[in-house]
Amino acid sequence: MGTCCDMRGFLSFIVLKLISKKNLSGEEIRQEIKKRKGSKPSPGTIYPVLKALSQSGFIQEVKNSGKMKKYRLTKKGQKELKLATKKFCEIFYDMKDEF
Amino acid sequence: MGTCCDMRGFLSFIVLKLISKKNLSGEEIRQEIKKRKGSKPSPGTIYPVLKALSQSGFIQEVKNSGKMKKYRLTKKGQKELKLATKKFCEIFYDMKDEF
DNA sequence: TTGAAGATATCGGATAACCAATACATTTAA
DNA sequence: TTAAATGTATTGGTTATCCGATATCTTCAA
Repeated sequence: MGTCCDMRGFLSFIVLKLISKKNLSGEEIRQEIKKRKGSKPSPGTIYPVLKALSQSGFIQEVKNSGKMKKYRLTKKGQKELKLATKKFCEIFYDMKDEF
Repeated sequence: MGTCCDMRGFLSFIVLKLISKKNLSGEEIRQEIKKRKGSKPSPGTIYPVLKALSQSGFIQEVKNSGKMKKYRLTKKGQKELKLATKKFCEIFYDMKDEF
């Protein structure tokens, strides 16, 4: 197993990516990540990330009737995601054949 | 810029991937990463990673005439890389279109 | 209006990634 | 044989990710 593939450092990246496709709440994000990764990030992990992304102006709360607090990507967040994606692809260049 | 795309946690993964393609020394790995990422991981970063991977039995020193100490992937390392790659792809599922 | 349930938020602490600086080893050139 | 150059290794300290536990807020049903 090893520690080769945990998500340190890429959590915010994934969160941005997920929110870019659909407005999501913290809980929904936790579930989506569980689907992919197997384990659900704890509340103490996900909410600070959302807060930080929010404070950086990358995401923004969106009003809705449901009981969950959803976020959307801001213009600034789009730019950041684009940049991060570019870097991601440069770093993981040779993974493109693996999907 | 943000901290969205640093390499925390994925350094060992990349190192495994690089070595899987070609036997490499620490210095060569540092250079390859610089090419991709922009910044060169410091000695204090890369050598402990190599040591850890070596102690886990994922990589192995390979004798050679040059002045650099090269590593190759072991059978165990191949397995680990395969597993990690699988997980990577599950997690970053939607990045496949970005390359 | 109150209580239960579910989502969100915060806190304290553990771990590991990472760097800068320094020390050690090996090769090659002089 | 020595010295420079280059690669390797270690140490100490910083930072950010992440979890578990606990607390707060919100919604809805009773």
